[in-house]
Amino acid sequence: MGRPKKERGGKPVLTLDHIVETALGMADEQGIAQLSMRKLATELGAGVMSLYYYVADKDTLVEALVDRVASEVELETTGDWTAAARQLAVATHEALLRHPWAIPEWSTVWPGPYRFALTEQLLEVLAGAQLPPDVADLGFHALTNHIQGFARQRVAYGDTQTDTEEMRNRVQGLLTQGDYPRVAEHVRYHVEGHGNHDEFGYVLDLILDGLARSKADCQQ
Amino acid sequence: MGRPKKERGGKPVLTLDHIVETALGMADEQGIAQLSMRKLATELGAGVMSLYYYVADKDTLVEALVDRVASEVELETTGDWTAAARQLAVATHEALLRHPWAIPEWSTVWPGPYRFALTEQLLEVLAGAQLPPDVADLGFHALTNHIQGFARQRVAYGDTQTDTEEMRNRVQGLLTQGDYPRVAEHVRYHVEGHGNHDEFGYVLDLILDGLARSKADCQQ
DNA sequence: GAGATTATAGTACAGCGTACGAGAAAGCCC
DNA sequence: GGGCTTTCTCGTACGCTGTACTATAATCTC
Repeated sequence: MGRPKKERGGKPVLTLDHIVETALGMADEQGIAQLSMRKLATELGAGVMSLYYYVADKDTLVEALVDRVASEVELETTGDWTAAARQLAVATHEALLRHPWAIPEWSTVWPGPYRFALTEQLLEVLAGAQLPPDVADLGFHALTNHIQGFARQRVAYGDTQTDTEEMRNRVQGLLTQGDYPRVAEHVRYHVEGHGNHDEFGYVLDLILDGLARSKADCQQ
Repeated sequence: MGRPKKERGGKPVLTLDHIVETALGMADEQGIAQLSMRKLATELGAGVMSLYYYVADKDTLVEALVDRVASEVELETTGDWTAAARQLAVATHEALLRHPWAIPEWSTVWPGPYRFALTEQLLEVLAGAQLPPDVADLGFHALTNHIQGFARQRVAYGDTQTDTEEMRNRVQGLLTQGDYPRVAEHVRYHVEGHGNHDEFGYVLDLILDGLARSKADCQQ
């Protein structure tokens, strides 16, 4: 049976891994909207249709890309359940910030194996916490929503390397024009860092503390 | 100055409102991925390029569409701040479920005036609650993340009219195959409703209760 | 050597957003 | 009325997209 070691006309050899890895790099650099099968093939030094031997669709390629991002999250944790949950949340947050294009896809695309394993792990950690079932459920959703929501926000408001000139102008306009004073106040609160620079971790701890307190309330 | 009452060859007359409304209907029916400028023009009985007199881009049209969805949220509220926040959250959630295609766009697209007004209103309500600043901030993000995250989930797991055959099969496979037992358990927990059919409202109340308790703790 | 399998790729097609420019209809001014 | 300008509509065309279909080379199996 023919191993993936074919050449034609001296062109390099393709692999699913190689394709995914190259696509990941391109998505990181230019955003996923700019990623096309043609550009990807050119980058790989291959013909467009060669990709379709390894990938059914562009959509399934994107699924694979998102799962590739999920694979970057370290599942091993240390300490009690709050520490473990914190580590998973932070690692996921960081992986998403490393690949901002993946944030909108994260919850849109059907999860791949790595993404499922990550979810499984977080649920396992929460199960180990012996929380009341409804609190565990709330906790899971609060954590995942925090991870995704916060990442989305940091990207939306330009708190990453992805920020454009136009985006900064829009935020600036929001702050200087008098409309929506509360919104402006809120944005300022975040921009100025209100004395705490690790906002993600700060709110994360509030959530975890709340969960721990719910458990304590229940047990006393 | 020529009012928008022109015809050429007996074609109907265009308006920005008419365009947005028709596009909204098409997006609701077929999803936003299926919405193209050509199809929209055909539906309107107009030429494609006529649209570009009213709309700069397809992107800005989508922004207008999302803001059109935001405009459906009733800003008037009754009762104390928890009741008011609840009303805003529920109304937003319902508007998003009415237009599932808007859920991924909601946090991706730059907000329009209606969306800003809605955010302003929620912040105003929270400001009226006299919460400590960090709690108010946490509350705002918890609420918006809950609204968006929950809507996303209901659509992702087929809990709407948008669910496809394939999606149900995937969920079914997840439940029957033995991989990811905790995930399966979690999905079952939600599918079976765990005795509470208004899950969104249930978790929403948990958040609001938590905020109210934080305030009480602070004042005593 | 013959034939099946594995892998690569060219061509072609339908669809997309939209730049450009032409042209019709109405308003305005004299 | 006649001319000029503004407002609005739209046909054509270009470059881009994903991918169906098909051909073809290289290798494995027998």
